[in-house]
Amino acid sequence: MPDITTALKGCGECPIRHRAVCALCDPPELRELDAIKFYRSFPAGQTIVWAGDQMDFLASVVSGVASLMQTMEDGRTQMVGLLLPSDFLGRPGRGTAAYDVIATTDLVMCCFRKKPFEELMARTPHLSQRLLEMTLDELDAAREWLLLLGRKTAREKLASLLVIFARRDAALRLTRPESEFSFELPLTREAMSNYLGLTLETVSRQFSALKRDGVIRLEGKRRIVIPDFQALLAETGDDSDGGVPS
Amino acid sequence: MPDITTALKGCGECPIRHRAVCALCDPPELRELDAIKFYRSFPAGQTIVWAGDQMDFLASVVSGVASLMQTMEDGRTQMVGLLLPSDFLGRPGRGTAAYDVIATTDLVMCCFRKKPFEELMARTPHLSQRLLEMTLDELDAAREWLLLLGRKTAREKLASLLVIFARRDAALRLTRPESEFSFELPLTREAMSNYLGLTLETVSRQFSALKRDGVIRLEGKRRIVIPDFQALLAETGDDSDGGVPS
DNA sequence: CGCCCTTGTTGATCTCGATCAAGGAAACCG
DNA sequence: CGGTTTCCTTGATCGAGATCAACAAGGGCG
Repeated sequence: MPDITTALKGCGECPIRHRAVCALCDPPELRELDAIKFYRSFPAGQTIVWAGDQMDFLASVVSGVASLMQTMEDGRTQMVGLLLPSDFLGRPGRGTAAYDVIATTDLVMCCFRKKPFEELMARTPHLSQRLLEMTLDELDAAREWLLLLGRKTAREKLASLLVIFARRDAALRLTRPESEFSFELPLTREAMSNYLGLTLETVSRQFSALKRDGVIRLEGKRRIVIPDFQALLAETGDDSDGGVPS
Repeated sequence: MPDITTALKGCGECPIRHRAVCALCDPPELRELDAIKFYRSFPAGQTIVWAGDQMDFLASVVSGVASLMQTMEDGRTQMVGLLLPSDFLGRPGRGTAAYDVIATTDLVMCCFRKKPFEELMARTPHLSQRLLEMTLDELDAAREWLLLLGRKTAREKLASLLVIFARRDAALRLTRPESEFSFELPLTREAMSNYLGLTLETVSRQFSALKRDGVIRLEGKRRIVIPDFQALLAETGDDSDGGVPS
């Protein structure tokens, strides 16, 4: 609950921080969105919506991490969306959720009721253009993810995920990932295994291997230190120029 | 070259067929798009654009199949986009291609030069809304694909791909996939393996296994007969209600 | 027609990651 | 404070799919 206050403060105080908290609430749509937005927070582990449920709002992640999970009939699960701060949730023009949405950490979202949001969309070309841009970014991210799942080894997969975290973290701090860079892992080993298409045991073993080889250090179980970001990048198997040159 | 003529005829003659050939050329944008559209065709195997190349047009697939390919530094490749008739290629607001685009079969595309298309987008809210819808569909497809790559067995992967083909084929014929349904495979074993994150040997073995078990029959190497569509669906591992109930 | 070249099938073997199993460490709580 | 739970690590073994290799079937073309 204190998180909500923080988020609201962030929204009103500093344009830069604001940009980080709600990717949509930017001029000139800002004023109109303000009228219909509200904040919700969820504790870690809570399911926000179940696949197939009615979903009467759209939202943007303010702080924390949410994930979209897909389940097969025999119970196998795969993460199909990882929503970090500023990412968007929901599909305009659709009434029900296609995937389970889970708060992976404590989570605050900036929500918009579906009806007024869609009316605003119809009146505001800028809004759907912005949404198109964000969706295209998400599609690009999904395509990187396809390569990861289809062709990368377990070690490359984990290194790639750590790079994603490092870049997001650096973006929030308005720096670049530098030598001796450290951050908090926002996911459990199990959640990471669901992202990577592995078992949690394999994820754990790859952590140990990267640690053994000096690519990372662990402070406790959740804080990661990256002594040399380039060395980590080299472990991803990606083309040297691949991805966003964040 | 005769293909172009066919496509142009299709565009002018029958609204239903037209919808199938170019998903964008629909009223009321139709007239304005008509002015800037042109057709290009490519022989099977030809690379249309290389990743990183300048890309000064956007396009919609009229007939044939194109694929987006991503390559790792050591040569491993993964298909990250499969463009069937009516699918869209290109990203408004970006100058260079992010992936190799390859004509997997003989291909006809309806192209729009980037500049005029983007000007039209700015003037025509409907157009970016339509594009948003198509991009969201593609994102949903990518998320199904993530589940496939991350968690499905080789057999389930192949069955899932065959279902995708069957549904697309049925949609073009304006029927549903019924018992004793047959169609032409638009991809080589190698292209399928690049879609599925497998080797071509494994794909071939799974074809043999599905054939042995009576789930499919092969007429030659390219024509597939599905005696019982439900039986094929059961092999995908998906929730019974999963995906589009096409 | 015979040759090459692409595409697909099948077999033998190997390996990476899954599975099964045990135990450790930190947080939570009565 | 001990007991439970959650999260993580490590070991032993197994198996699905990769890899290496040989061959078959067309199809285009001189």
